[in-house]
Amino acid sequence: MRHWLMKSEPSDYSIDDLREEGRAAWTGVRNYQARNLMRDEMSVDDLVLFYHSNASPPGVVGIARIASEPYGDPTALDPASRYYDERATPGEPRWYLVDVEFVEKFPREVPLSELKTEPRLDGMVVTRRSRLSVQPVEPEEFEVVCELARRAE
DNA sequence: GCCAACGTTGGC
DNA sequence: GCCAACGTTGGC
Repeated sequence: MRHWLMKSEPSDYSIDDLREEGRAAWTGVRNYQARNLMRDEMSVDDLVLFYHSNASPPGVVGIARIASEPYGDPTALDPASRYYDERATPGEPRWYLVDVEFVEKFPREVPLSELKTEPRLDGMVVTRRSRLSVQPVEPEEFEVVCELARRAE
């Protein structure tokens, strides 16, 4: 099983939104690297660090799980959507996504500033100033983040 | 709101 | 295929 980090702006879709709905289609990814990870590398039941970007503070707020095989992003076909892409067709969706389901909200957020000061996370993609909205996470890194989330400040 | 990083587009 | 121009992300 692999591990991932997926970013969402909480004003757009937060961990609380996912907790309420239980499950969500990860629509709107329009970056090829992120798309390829979802389309080619993810498997059902992989675990995901749910990250709030453009937040104050930004950081990891909980865990989700990959809940579907990849499929074409329907928002790319919808002219009314902000994610519409006229190059997408039902036969050639161009953009892919997976469903994610809620697993847990951490007792406290682990802010990016803390990820950056934890030596065991020096190699983590998110601390290396990557703008990728879907990133691979090493199993050890995943465990460290969970440990930080359960450690009282 | 600023701006650095960096991905994408399109002319050539 | 190169690369300049442009657009977006996202921390601060």
